[in-house]
Amino acid sequence: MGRKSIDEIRRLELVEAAFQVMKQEGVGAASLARVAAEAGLSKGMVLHYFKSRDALIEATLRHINALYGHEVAERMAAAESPLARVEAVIEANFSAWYYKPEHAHIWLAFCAQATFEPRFRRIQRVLHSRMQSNIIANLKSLLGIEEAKRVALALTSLIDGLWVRCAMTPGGFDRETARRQVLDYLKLATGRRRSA
Amino acid sequence: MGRKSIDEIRRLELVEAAFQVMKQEGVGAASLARVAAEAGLSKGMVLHYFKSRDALIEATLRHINALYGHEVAERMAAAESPLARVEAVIEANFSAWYYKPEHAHIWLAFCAQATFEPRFRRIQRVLHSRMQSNIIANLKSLLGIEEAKRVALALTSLIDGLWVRCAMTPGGFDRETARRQVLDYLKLATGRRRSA
Amino acid sequence: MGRKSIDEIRRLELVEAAFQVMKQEGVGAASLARVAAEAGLSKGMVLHYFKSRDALIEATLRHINALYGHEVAERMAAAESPLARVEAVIEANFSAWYYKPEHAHIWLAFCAQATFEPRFRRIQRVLHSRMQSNIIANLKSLLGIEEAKRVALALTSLIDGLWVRCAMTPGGFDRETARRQVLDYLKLATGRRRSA
Amino acid sequence: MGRKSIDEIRRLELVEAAFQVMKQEGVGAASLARVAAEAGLSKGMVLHYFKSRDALIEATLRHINALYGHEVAERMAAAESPLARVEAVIEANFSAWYYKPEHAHIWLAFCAQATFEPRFRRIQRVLHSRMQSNIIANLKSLLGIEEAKRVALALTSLIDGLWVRCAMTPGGFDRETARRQVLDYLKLATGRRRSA
DNA sequence: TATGAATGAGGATTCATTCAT
DNA sequence: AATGAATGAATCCTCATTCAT
Repeated sequence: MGRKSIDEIRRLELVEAAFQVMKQEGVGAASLARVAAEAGLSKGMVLHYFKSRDALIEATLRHINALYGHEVAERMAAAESPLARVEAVIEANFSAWYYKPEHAHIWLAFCAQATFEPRFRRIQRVLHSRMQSNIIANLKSLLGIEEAKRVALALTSLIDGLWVRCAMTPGGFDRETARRQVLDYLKLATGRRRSA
Repeated sequence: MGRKSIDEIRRLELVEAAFQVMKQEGVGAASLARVAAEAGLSKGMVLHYFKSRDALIEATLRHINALYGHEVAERMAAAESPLARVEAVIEANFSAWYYKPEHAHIWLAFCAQATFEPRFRRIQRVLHSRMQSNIIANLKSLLGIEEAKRVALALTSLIDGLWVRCAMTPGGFDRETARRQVLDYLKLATGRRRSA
Repeated sequence: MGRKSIDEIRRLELVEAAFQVMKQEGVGAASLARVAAEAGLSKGMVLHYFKSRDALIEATLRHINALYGHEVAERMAAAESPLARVEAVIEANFSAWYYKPEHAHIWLAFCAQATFEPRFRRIQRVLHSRMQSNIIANLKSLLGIEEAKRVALALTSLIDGLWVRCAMTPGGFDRETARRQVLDYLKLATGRRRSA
Repeated sequence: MGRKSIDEIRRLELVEAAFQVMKQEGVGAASLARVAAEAGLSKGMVLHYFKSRDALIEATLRHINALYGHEVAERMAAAESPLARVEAVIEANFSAWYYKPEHAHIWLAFCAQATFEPRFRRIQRVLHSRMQSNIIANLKSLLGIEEAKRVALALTSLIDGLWVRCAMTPGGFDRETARRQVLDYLKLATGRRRSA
C-alpha cells in the first residue's frame, strides 16, 4: 500500500532536488552536478534515473505542473456551483504557498523556453488549455459560449500577467491584491451579463 | 549633433546583432561568438565594446526596451484625449511588428532572469512603472486615483498575460483578438464608472 | 559427458551476445550494458561471469577464433591430399557465412588492438601460426621446406589482405573473386615448382 | 616563401601530436586531452582548430595518408619504366621508415573503423584505389587489362596482408622478407605472362 | 582599433566497476 | 545466482574571458 519502488523514490527525490535548485538559484542553475549535489547523490545517478538532463528537466516541469493541477482539482471538487468552480480556479492560482516569486520565475523560464522547444510548449499548453476549458465549461451556461470564451481568455491572461508581476516584484506581489483583481473582473464580467 | 562616435555605432551594431540572434535562435543562443559572427566582427571586439557578456545582454535589453518606449511615446503623442492616450499604450503593445513570439520569448526570458539579477529587474521595472503611471495619469481624472490604479494593474496584467500567450502559441497569438480583449476591458472599466 | 554447467552455458550466452553486438554495431559498441541487454541479462551478471570487460572481450575473441578453427579443421579433415588440405584452409577463409564485412571488421579491430595488448596478440598469433604451419606441413613434401615457407607466407598474406579488402568494401568484397585469387596463386606457386 | 599562418602551423602541430600519440599509445588513446598535452596546448585549443574530435582524427588520417602518398609519388617519379613504377609502389609500401608496427597498427585501426564509418571508409578507399590504378595502368600494356586487374588485386592484397603481419609481430615483421615476397610475386606474375 | 590565440571552468554523457541486498 | 544502485573517472564540447600582437 503506497509502497514505492526505490526507482520511483529516487526519481521523485531527484525531481524535488531539481525543483529546489530551480527555486533557489534559477532554472539555468539546475545542472546535473548541482541537482545531484542537492539530492545527495553522485552525478552519475541522475543519468541512471533519467536518460538525459532534458528528461530530468521535463520530469521536473511535469512534477510542478502536477502540484498545480492538484491544487486546482481539489478546490474545484469542493466548489458547488459553476461560478464557484471558476472562482476555485482563480483561488488555486493565488494560493498562499503557490503564488511566490520563486515559483513564478520558474514558470516564466519554462514559458520562455516554450518558443523554441516544442516539447516544453506542449506541456505548458496542456496546462493552459485545461485551465481555459475549465473556465469556459463553467461559464458557458451563464454567458453563452462566445462570451464565455472571451471571459476565459481575459481571466487566464489576467492571471498570467499577475504571475509575471509576481516574478518581477522583489519579495513578491501582494497576493490579496492579485486575487482581488481577478475575482473583481470575474464579477464585472458575469454581473454585466446578468444585468444585461 | 546627432553625430555618433564610431564607438557608439559599433555598440549599436552589436546590440542589434544580439537582438537578431535572440529573435532567430533564442536568448540562450546569444553567445559572444554567435553575436560577433552576426555582426561580422571578431569575438574580441564584442568585449572591447562591452566589458562582459552580461553588459552586452543588458545593453540589448535596454535597446529593445527603448524601441518599445519609442512606440509608446509616438502613439501617445498623437493621441488627443486621456482615454486615447491609454488606448495608445495598448495599441503600442500590440503593434504589428512587435507582438510576435520571438519578441515575446525574449521579454519572457528577461523577466525570468529578473528574479535573480537585480540589474535586469530594475530595467524591466522601469518600463513597467512607466506604462503603469502613464495609464494611471490618464485615467485618474476619469476614475479617481484608486480606481485608476486598479484598472491600470488590470490593463498591464492583461497585456502581459497576452504576451505570455503569444510566446506559447506556435505561429503567435492572434494580434487582433489580443488587442480587442484589452480595449474591451478598458471600455468596460471606464464605461461602468461613467455610468455609475 | 558433454554436460555443461550453468556457468558455462551463461558464459557462452554472453560471449555470443558480445559477438552479436560486435557484428551489428561494431566492436566499440560492445559495452557491458549493451552486451547484457543483448543477452537478456543484467549488467551485474556479466561481471559475475567475467571478472572484467576485458575478460569478456577476450573470451569473445577466443570464441570467434574457435569458430574459425572448426571451419578449418572440418574442411581439412575432409581433404584427402596435401594440396587439397591447403585448399581447404583457403576455402575455410572464404566460406560463405564467414567472409563478411562485419566479421572482417571484428578481426581487424582485434589485430589493431594486438599491438598494445600482448594477450590479444598472443591469441591472434596462435591462430596465424596454426594456419601457417598447416600450410607449410602440407606443402613441404611438394615444394621443400624453404619454398613451402615462402608460399605459406604469401598465401596467408593474400588471405589477410583480402579480408582487409572485405572490411573496406561496402556490402563486402566479392567472395568468389577473393577465393579465386588465392587458389590461383596456389596453383601458380605449386605448378611452377612442379613443372620446374 | 614557405611562410605558413599560425593557424596552419598549429593544425599541423596538433595533427602530428595526434599521430605521435597514436603511434605510442594507440588510436584509441588519442583523446582531446592526450593530444593537447602532447602538443603542449590546452584542451580547448584543439577544438579551436578542429571543430570536433572527429575532425582532428580525420585530419590526422589524411596527414598520414599524405605522407604515404608522397612516398609513392616520389618513387614513381624516379622510375623509368612501367614495371619499375609498379616496383616503386611496392618499395614505397615497405620503405624503412614506414613499414613499422606503430604505423601498421594505426592503419589497421582505421581500416577497422571503416566498416561502420563511411567517412573513414571513403578516405581509405581513395588511397587504395589510387594504388590499385597506378598498378593497373602500368601493367596493362604488359599483361592486358584483365590480367593486370587480377595481378593488381593480388599485389595490393599481398601488401595489405604483410602490413597486418607487421602489426602483429612484436618488433615488426622483417621488412626485407616482406618486400621480397611481393616483388617475387610480381616477377612470377609478369614472367609467366611473358613466357606464355 | 582589431584580431584571434589561448585558457580554463563547467556541462552533459558514457561506462566499467564495486557492492549491498 | 541475480539485480541494479551507486560511484567516479574519462570524454567531448561550449563559452566567457584574458592577452599578446
